[in-house]
Amino acid sequence: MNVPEKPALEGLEKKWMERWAAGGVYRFDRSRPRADVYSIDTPPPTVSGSLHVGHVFSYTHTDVVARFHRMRGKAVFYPMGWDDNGLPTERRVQNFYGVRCDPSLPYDPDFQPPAKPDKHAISVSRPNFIELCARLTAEDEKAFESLWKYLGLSVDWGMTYATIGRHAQKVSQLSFLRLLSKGLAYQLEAPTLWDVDFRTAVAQAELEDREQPGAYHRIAFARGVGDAAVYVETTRPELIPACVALVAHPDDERYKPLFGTEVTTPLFGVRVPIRPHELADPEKGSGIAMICTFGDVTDVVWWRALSLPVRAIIQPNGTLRPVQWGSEGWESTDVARAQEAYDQLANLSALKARTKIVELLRASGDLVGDPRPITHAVKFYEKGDRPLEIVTSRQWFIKTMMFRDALLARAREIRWHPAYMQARLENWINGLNGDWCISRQRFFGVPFPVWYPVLPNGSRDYSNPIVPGEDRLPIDPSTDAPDGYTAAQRDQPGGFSGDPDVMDTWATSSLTPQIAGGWTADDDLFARVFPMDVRPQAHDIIRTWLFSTVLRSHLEFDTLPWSNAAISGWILDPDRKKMSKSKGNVVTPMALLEEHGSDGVRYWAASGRPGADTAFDVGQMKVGRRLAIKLLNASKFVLASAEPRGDISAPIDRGLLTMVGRLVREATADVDDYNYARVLERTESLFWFFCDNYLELVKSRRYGDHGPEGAASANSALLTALSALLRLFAPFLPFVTEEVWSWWQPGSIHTSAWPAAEELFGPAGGENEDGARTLELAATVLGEIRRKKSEEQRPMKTPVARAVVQLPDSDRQLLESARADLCAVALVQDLLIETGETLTVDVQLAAPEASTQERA
RNA sequence: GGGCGGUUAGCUCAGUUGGUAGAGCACCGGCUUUACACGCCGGCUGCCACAGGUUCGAGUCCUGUACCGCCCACCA
Repeated sequence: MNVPEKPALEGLEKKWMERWAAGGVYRFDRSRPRADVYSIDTPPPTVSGSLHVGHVFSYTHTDVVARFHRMRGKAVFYPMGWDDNGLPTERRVQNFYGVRCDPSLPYDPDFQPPAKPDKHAISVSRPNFIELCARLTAEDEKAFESLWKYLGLSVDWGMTYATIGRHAQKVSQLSFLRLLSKGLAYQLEAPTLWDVDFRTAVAQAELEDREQPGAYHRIAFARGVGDAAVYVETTRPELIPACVALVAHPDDERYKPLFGTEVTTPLFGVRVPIRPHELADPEKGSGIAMICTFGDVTDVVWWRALSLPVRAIIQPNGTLRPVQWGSEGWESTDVARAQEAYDQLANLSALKARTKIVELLRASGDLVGDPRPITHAVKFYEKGDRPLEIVTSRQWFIKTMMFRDALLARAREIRWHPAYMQARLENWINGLNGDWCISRQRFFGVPFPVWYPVLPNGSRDYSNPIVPGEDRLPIDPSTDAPDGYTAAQRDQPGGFSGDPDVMDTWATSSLTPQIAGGWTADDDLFARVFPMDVRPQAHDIIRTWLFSTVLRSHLEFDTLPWSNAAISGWILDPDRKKMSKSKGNVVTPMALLEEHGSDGVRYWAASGRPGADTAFDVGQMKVGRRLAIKLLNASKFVLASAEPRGDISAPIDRGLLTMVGRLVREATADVDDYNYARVLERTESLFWFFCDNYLELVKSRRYGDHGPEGAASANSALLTALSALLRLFAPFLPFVTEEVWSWWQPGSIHTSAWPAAEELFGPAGGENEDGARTLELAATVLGEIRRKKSEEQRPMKTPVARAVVQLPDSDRQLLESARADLCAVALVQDLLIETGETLTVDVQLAAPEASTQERA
């Protein structure tokens, strides 16, 4: 027994994070079979930034669950990944080192970035660029790791991975090649959602709607001489040169007679057909829409369904492509006029072209009235600044649509915490409208491990990709040459060309179980951890990370990647808005941990229900800190006199253990169901009852005032209860519980056994209902006496001359057994326990002493 | 437009299978009580969003409404 004189929380984080590391407390025991393993698909935080309170919140939830399962005897597989792949890192590295990536350059092994970034960015090869990304992110990762350790995450720090690391690249490429060989990955030249600033394709999952001001422009499309014009209302008049048809609903009486006829586009004189299609909404605009290639995804649907020609004008950079009117596909009834009008639009951005064409249409009289301002939702890339365009380009896809039903079944197979989050995934799957586009025209990502033969005419033969052997992975086709070719044959007729694109960041992130679990690199490990037990993550990335992980696992292994999805909510600031950096309201986590203690912050985090958005609340952290301090002091008191020990015979002692045992039983079930917040709440509640009532009731007896047997019973009960309570708290408050544990127990509390109800119920094995009732009654009577003293504004040590308790007969016997404890704690001189209908307590305090009266 | 949550004390939130409304914080009052003043004891605070329905009985179950938030949607 080694209890400090003045126990304190200060310094516990540092002390224990170091000892845990030195002792390997959280090391994964990979000798254990799958059944004994609890594996966690930890979310890899994005490294290109800093951790915020939201991270602390959700990662604490996972850690609590990890600690619980560890104490339940599982070997916990709890790795940490770093998501350093993708655009955010790319941008940061560009600015930090003053470089830009030029994938056409060869790798320079001796390249060193300038000490200070120059005004003019230096061009570097993709491998060099990736080296710089790795270098910068390594720094961030160190900072993250120390914060996580300080927070007390019980991660095995011997198992970390990075999403741009060689292993992750290998897994990404390998998985891709296997999908390719199974025909589940394919490339296609097709209209694709396109960000004109990043100049890359984006996937459906990366879209977001933003409300934008726009305007309906009422435009006349001419029919034959003498026929009334057809009026279309469009928000994108600049796409009139790309118009390939008009479309109205098949049942729309206004346009029925026109189906099959043609109209002429204003300014450009292009003859386009009027066609029927169910998707046309008679309520919108004038009820007839122009189909352009391509203004939005509906255009693509119509274009496909009606087999229309292409007249594409938006270029990858968002400007209008110069067009030679009169050439094939650009026929016009008035070529000179079309050219004259179009030349004023060519090379303008869509927005500028819109302003210009409005002028032209107004001048020509084809614009009816003024544009009518509206607000409408427009699709954006979630990281982008300008509306998405649709550009035809060659992209890689993973087949998704044909697996929708299977994926819906998977969604139902997952155990969701909370359960209602399942609807999010089903909703998303039901709304999918195309296969997953995984190629990005970016640099810092995993390259597609594919080359293409260069034909004698210099063009690439995309239909016969050259793939490397799996043992060569990872490769970078921009610098590596395929087997059987020399580097000199790159981009030469008869030679090869590397695929220039990289994978969507989710194409790698969707493989985190494979990456962390050592798929193909360490099959023994993988077999012990996969499929994993839990995916913890936030609800905003169900459609991306969760969905794509389920898809990849389904395609590769025909199984779920994990059996549980534990969804955490967001942190809301006091205005009930999501906390974010842009709002400037993010508090740095380290400052919080230092001020309130890691246990205090964890207490706040663990109070948040699964899936529930939770208010950022410093008050709760203070409460947590006080709880931790209370644990120190109460433990010190309990451990102050551990002898004599012996049979737990006193009814209230057995009652206490019954209460703790019931709590253990409930807590075990709750945390098995990921209801950690409830466990904390209930444990805390019983702990305060223990401190405020039980400890006080047995104080006198354990000092030996009522003989050695009574003291032995009290001491034994106290130690048993303390041991169990500490272990119940351990997943939540790892530092303070470990500190107290170290005073009197060998080993770490975090590798000790989760308490079992049987430990508390004693050798008899059963609950002691009478004991529990007795303790409740004694606490109630004690409360009444305290109230009386408080009402009379007298000190608690004021003696009670006489107390009369009335209660039903059955309870009377029980309370009688606690008489000595009750009289001792409340200083009752004369306690009468009588039979009554209900419990009443009449308290008569001793007369105030003379000195007290004088002072009053 | 479709879907999912939420609405309980001034604030943050519990409230298991229907059975007399709870905790913490805040506020007010009191107390040096040999584990803890980073403490202890006590007190105040509610048309449980609204309207119906089921029931002996509804915060809890059903229907509808309002507001808040989120997700999704083909946005001409």
